[in-house]
Amino acid sequence: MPSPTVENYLKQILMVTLDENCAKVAMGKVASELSVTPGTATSMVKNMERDGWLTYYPRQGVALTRKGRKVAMNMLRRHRLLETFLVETLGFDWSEIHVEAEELEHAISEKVVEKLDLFLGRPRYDPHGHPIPSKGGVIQRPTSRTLQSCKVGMKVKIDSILDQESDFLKFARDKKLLPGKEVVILSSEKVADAITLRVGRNLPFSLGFRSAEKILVLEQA
Amino acid sequence: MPSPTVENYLKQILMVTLDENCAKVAMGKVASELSVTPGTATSMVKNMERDGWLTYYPRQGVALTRKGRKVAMNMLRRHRLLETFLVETLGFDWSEIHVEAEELEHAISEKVVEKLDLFLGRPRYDPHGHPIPSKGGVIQRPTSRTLQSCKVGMKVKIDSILDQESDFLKFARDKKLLPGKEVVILSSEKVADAITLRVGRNLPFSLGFRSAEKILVLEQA
DNA sequence: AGAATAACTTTGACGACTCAAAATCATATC
DNA sequence: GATATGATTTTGAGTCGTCAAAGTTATTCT
Repeated sequence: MPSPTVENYLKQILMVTLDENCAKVAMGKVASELSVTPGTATSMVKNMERDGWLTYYPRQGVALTRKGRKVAMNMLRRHRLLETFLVETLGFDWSEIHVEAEELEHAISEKVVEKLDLFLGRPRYDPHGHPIPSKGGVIQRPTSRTLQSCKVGMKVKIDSILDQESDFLKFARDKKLLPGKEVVILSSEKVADAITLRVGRNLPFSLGFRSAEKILVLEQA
Repeated sequence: MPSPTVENYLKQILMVTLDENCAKVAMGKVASELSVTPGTATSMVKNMERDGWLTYYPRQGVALTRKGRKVAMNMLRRHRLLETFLVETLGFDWSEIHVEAEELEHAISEKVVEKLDLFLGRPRYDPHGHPIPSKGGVIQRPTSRTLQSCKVGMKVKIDSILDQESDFLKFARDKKLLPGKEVVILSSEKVADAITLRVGRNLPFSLGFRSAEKILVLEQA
């Protein structure tokens, strides 16, 4: 069984793998992600290879083994379920939950995870909009949803624009709102009927809900 | 700030102190309580003295300092709140919660403890009937309550018998149901309108709710 | 290419916690 | 009071995760 530290390494490596969408994770990344010195990361990673959690390609990086990936997925599941619980049930704010979940995810037993999942109604997404891996460690394939349905803080990738009107398309092109682009949701106010977002590194701008409905996006990881 | 290990030592020492009702806890007790070898306990305890958690009287035992007691009380609070949560909210059974809470109590932050307390409606007793220490680390002074109000598994001490009818008193004497005696609640069925209990090491017997109301008991610890 | 720089690895050390086994002390027994 | 018994402490060693700093190797830039 992995120690809490190993669990952390695994989860963090998985998260980088997912959002860089690339097999090997560089050692520098591992170190910074876990806030340890590069030397620590190297020695830790060697032990983890010895224990079969990952494969280590010296001077290139690491990749999770199946065994490691399974545990990592499970950690992600725990983390996201806990975040959901903290927000939905205990009424925490959005911004404070990450650190809390980070601690709890190592202490919670499998049994409690399941009961919690049940209690929460088997949610598919956490409060940030990230998909919650299933018990088996399978992550929901990111399905497209409308931009309008996204929650604040989500990072999504444009899948397609439904509207065919050239005015709208021109506007979209102006704003670089094109398939494949990464978008961050900065705000989403029901009362104001508008969402503010930023495409890549460009200037943020707003869109009415009506328009936001016409844009399909994919979850990021 | 205490490490999880120190927290465990503190909590365990407090619990022994409470239920033996004596100032110093013997090293052997400390070791067995924490499932470590005596040597380990000794060296740990020395470090804890260095850090001001307790005072160590060589070859006699240890006693918590005010600082140590405060932390220990807080651990007890966490533990009991978590047990309550596991039973009330997640629907765990009675028998499985201890181990779970034991892990979680170290991972849960003060903020979460407070939210949880609120969510649970600031309960005063945990599912075993043990009082939950307050935020400030004060434990409810055991107040007398009726035997009828006790939960299954509780260990209480008879305070007094309200009924003065000699028939009932004779029965009580027969069963050794006398002030000062220790009693364990074996079952308490609303539908059957009866509770079963055992006095000391005697044979268990049952009492109707009507009769149980006449018996005042004190919480143990 | 050659030099500067960035990324990574090695080395030696440390703190926290633990064990096993030997040494010491305290107590109960005869 | 001497001795056996049991409780406690000491000693020496090991694991895990960490750091700082020195040593390598790759990469990038003239």
